[in-house]
Amino acid sequence: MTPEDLAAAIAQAVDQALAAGQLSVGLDTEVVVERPKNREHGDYATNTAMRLAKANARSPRDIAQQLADRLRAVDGIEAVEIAGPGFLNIRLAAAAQGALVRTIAERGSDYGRTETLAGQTINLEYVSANPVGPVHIGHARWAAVGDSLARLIVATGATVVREYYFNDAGAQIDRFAASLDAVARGEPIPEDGYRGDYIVDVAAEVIKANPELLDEPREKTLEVFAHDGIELMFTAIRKSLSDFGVAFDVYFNEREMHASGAVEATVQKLREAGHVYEADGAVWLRTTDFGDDKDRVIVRSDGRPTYFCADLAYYVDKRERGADKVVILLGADHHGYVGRMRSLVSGLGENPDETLEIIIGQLVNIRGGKMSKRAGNLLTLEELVEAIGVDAARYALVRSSMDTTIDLDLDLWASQTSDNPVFYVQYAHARIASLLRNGAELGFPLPDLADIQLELLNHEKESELLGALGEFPRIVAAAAQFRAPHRVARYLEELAGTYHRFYDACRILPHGDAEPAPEMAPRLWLCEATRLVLANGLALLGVRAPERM
RNA sequence: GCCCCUGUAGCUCAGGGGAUAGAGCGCUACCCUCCGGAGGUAGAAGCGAAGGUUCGAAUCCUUCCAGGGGCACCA
Repeated sequence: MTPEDLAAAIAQAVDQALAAGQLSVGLDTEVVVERPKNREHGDYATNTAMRLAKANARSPRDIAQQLADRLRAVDGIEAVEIAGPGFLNIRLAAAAQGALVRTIAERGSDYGRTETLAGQTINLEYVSANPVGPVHIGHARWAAVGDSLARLIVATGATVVREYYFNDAGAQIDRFAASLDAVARGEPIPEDGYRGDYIVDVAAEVIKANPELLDEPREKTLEVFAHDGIELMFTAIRKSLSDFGVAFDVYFNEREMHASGAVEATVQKLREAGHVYEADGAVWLRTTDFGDDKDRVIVRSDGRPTYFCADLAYYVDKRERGADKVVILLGADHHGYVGRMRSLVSGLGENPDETLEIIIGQLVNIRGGKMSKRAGNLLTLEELVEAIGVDAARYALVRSSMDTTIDLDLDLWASQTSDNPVFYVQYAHARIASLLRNGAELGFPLPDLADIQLELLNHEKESELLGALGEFPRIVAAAAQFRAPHRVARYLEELAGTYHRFYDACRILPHGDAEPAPEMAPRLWLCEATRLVLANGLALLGVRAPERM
């Protein structure tokens, strides 16, 4: 019996009580089933009776009593107790608990998937680093979190389009080209230009491909530097991300959008909606009508649209391509953008509460290692991966809530010890894989599921492990719904600990030549079920689940 | 000045209204005739402050204090 099955049974008990006239008002929300922290409170607990108390004007314990009587009759429920202010503490029969192993084994890599968000199409944009420099640590967090979030959303039944906005228009491109041009000519880089070793490398490559370039008029060289430089940067960016295990479904070109007239069309739409006025030679949108603190320019006095005008056109494009919801991951340094963008969307006559979700994440600081002491240049994604590896990097970046600023300790994440959380989780997986290999070699492969007696899994540590495994689908669903991949990481760490405690207390393979005890066959399957959940969870984070390490 | 995020154990962090607030590291004391000790057991130690809402608040609201980030006809 899974927690979901139990929740359904409780809901049914409520319905029966309603039908029997014991209750006059039902539940207005889903049944809440939780694992009590204290084992004496049973395998599961529900606050259903307390939630029903007020609307029915009855005492919670009184309602709990009636629900308990009905639940005791449910197959698989061994005991129901009323405790505290009106909790129902429920204990499952060992066989009902053990049956979870069969569920997990049968679903395999699908265990954890739900249909929670089925039917939705979500456009998820993240990273979108400008092609004027390498992917650095500031982007890496969104690469790790965004990719994991995409996997989570897929696991809850929704359709995801992973999107990268390739920002190849605007003033930063001009500054980038000017910087390359200056370096190539041996001139000082302009005040507002880009510095860094990569500028020198890119300039050299462009010159290599166009040996005569510097003989051309400056107008022409800037054009070539812009075009070829962006091309080179973009290739490098895609390679860094791909080496990091992150790929996108759509790489969207800003330049093409301008060329297609989509930006113009969006301005026209806003004009028709009546929120536009002209002042100081520029075109303004009256975003103050939608709660912004001041109006915003959408077309500059020189006739070029501003970046958020383009961003709005981009939003429209995503919606027209079928996105029910446009989700964008941004760093905290962009938080001022949220209100503006919401106002712009409102200006189009859409409801940003329903169609736009901008997730603001806090930034990443580096500690430890030699990288943190370097002046000037930011740590690049490539350097991060070189320092601690892809698994540790992804795990470290995805393990904290996005609301928390991360202080990344490179020495810790590079270490191959249990201090390092990613090793703790991967180790548990490798340990189980090794155990199953040993078992097969000793003549104890995983037996046929139909032949094992799952009710023998009645040891306290087995019960705790089963309980933890049963939580997985709800953890995944909540992580997707709250856009909080770190919950999966934290869960895996707990699961690894729960497994180690079980392992410490319960013998799985026989000693030497001894005959296997009857509970060993189901235990092997319990191990396999745990391994599957660890592997499925790590996959959602984009981290490998090693067979040995 | 205005806006956003954060403040939980010595350190790094979980905890999205429920029972006695958790984990890892560090510290103290333990467990190897035993399937991977990269493990486990036990212990000391905490919600920034003050109000409020609620049967019940680390969680929601208000104020204050402290730290971080932001407030362009740049992106």
